[in-house]
Amino acid sequence: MADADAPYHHGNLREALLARAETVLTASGADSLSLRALARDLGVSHAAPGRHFRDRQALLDALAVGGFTRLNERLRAAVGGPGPVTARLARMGRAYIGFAVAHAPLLSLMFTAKHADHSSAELRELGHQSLEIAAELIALAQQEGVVRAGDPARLAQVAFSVVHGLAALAVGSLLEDTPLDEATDLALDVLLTGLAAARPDIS
Amino acid sequence: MADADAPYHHGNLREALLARAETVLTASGADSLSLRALARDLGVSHAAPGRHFRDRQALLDALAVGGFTRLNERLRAAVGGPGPVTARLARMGRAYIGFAVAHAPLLSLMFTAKHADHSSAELRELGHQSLEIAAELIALAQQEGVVRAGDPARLAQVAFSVVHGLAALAVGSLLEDTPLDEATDLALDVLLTGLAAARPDIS
DNA sequence: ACCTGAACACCGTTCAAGT
DNA sequence: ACCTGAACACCGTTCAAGT
Repeated sequence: MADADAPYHHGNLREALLARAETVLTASGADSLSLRALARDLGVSHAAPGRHFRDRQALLDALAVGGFTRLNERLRAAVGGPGPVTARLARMGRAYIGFAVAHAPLLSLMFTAKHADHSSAELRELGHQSLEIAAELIALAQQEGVVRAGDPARLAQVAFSVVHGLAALAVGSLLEDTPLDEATDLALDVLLTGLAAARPDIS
Repeated sequence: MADADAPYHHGNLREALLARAETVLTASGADSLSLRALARDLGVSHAAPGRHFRDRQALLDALAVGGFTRLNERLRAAVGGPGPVTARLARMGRAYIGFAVAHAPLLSLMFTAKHADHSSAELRELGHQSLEIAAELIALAQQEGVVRAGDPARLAQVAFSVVHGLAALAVGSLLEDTPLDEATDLALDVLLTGLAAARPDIS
């Protein structure tokens, strides 16, 4: 992994640390992510990471920011395609679940807002963007009459809850022998049906 | 915190460790849970915890088992009350969300199944019980005609996804200024509407 | 500007030894 | 049976010093 001639003293140590960190994160989870091991892997002194990240949490936050950025790109690509709004909503849900199960440790980093102080403002902003992407599509669906009236932002929270929760069940091995695809189809069916119209009777 | 006369050498060290660990977990999260600090707090040698928990993860797993046990008690109490099935379903959802946001670090311990080997079989079984509680109530609701046909276990997965996901959004500060109560009401409305009947048109 | 080496104060885990 | 003390191999973080 280490290479004595690698140009880490030339300014790209930060990116190299992030890349290696993401590999370790995906393979072994956040708990086994050590700055000293990262430095060792990159052939650099154990104090070098401290020049680019204030502390371990700052490195984790940077990974989470990258995760949200990529997630939002994928969500935008999913909603941007052709087809009726309901199909685009379903596609967005599937994109979210696909990303979440493929990058489970990254997602848990993205959603556990540690020490609300410094960089977590950026994280909350990026998370808010995810919800906004859904809210915009829901607003469009309302115009077309396929989604009930109501604040699109709040309806987006519900839609997000379904897909985020289902991904969590899948990652936690709580889906038993149900194939994720089938669970996803059912969840999206229930969600879109529930979004279509307000219930006639109140519980 | 330490007491030289405390009877920890009398057999209750395991329980004392778990109790203290849960306090620290709730206050500061799993990351700042150290066996050595626990031992210090209880006035015992740093190697003593090793007599009761094979390693740190075993202590975390034991906390998660306790969490699921209490969660399932609360879910059973919520579904057991009076009223129409839809009201009981809504009560169960609210009970889940209440527990989840009140014990966020514990919940993340419960759902992140580390090393699937030893004690996580018990964890998966307890998680499965949570879903079964919901599935039974959904089966009853089907008999009463207020929930669509389909495998109750799979419909329970969807119901769980909604409440688990909403709790995650709340804990992650992604609900912005939406009061959790209102988000919960809307989520349960969408869920129960979507569960009520299959959609006429397919997306 | 960027990195190193030593230092400090922590960790988890193991294991002989005590009672 | 249960706990201790020392030991080992790790950590994150800081800081003077090097280039």
